[in-house]
Amino acid sequence: MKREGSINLAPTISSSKIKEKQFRKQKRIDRLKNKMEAEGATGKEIRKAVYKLKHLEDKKIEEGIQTKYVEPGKKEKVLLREGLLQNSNLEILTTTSSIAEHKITIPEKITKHKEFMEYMQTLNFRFYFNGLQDWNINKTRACIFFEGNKTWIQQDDKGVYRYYSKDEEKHTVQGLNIFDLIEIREGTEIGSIYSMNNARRRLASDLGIVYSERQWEILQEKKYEKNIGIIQRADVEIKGDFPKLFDFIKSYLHLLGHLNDWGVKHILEEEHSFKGESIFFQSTTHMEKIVGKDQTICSRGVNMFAVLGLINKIREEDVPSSLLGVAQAIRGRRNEFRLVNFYTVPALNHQVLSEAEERVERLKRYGITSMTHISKKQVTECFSESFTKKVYVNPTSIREQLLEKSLKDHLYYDIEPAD
DNA sequence: GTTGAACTGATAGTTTGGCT
DNA sequence: AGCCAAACTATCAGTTCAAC
Repeated sequence: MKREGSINLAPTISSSKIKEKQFRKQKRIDRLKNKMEAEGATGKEIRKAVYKLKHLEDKKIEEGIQTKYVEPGKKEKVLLREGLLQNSNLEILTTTSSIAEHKITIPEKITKHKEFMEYMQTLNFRFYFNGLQDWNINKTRACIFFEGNKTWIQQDDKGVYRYYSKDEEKHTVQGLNIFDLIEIREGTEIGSIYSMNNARRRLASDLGIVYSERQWEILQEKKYEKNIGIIQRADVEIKGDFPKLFDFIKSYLHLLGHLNDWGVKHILEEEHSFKGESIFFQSTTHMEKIVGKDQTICSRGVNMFAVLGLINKIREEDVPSSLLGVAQAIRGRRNEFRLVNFYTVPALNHQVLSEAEERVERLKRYGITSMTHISKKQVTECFSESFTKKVYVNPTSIREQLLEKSLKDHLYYDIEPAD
């Protein structure tokens, strides 16, 4: 199918561009029609207004100045941040200092991140940002990101408030919701799942809002943070009570630290959890780049920690299918995703650590004195076949399961055109 | 000289996309 | 349809190097 498309590439593009413009026009007409109907306008009035708009849009298309909505993706958001910094306007997007006084409540039925995000987008966000409080709705002002752009705040027909910025020369409009604005303000790893999660967490914590999935997330965050603390002070926290364990893993503590750090950045939805713990994933080749250790070392290290029970690998059948879409969202449209391991991390409490200490002793009795000796065969001899199956799981292949999955569902992006 | 840890490079087995 | 390269998983043999 793709092959046929590429042969007729040129005509496909031009015809799709025409379709795109006509589609945009029609959507604008429909929106006008719905709005007028809702306001109780007569059929005659609507017909007149629709004709007028159609004529205007046709003229714009003919002159090549039809306004186009550009969905702010990673690239656009990075540019927006650069512009914001260049114009020294970061201050405008800081959180209002008196934010605690605004007692924002959310409907009780909201229990999930997704619902929270949908709801928060319908709030008039001016109260939240320090420099937007005195802005008027629908009134044009100078853009805080790009010099020369016209800007206004507007609520769309679904109730979502956005900061719109229009480039008068290119005839493009970008719309940013409250999470986009926070993401641009925060500026770390823009466009990633982490960045979007971070924006959500920031907003919830600034407003003091907790809902059930957020409660779960807070517990997960605490688990990871406590783990990271223990790993950082391992020469005290682990070495004292568990000297053999410490000796066994001391050279790879930074790898364990990294896994926890990666984990806390990738707490996804509660429905993507396994036995209550958040699931995350990372290839060992990616790990290699971040940790700075050879990929094969990372792989063996991961297996060592899995044998000791300081991390858990998730078997393919236990990976929630809903997570796979998120997995693809994280990787984007790049074809880099084939087989990968999924993980959960337990809280490194006394029970987990003493179990690990015992396992180190057992490994040593079976002649496994270091990480390099850990292999499927050796682990089976030392423990049991069922134990080995928990460590050496088949990496999960997700590609074919993803074909129908939508990226946007999981990235929470809204691509409603506007001008 | 022996030993062991850390690393390197080779290789096996799989899936996938692209090319012919 | 068949073949190849790439990217993922993994193990293992061999090298380097430092400590004892």
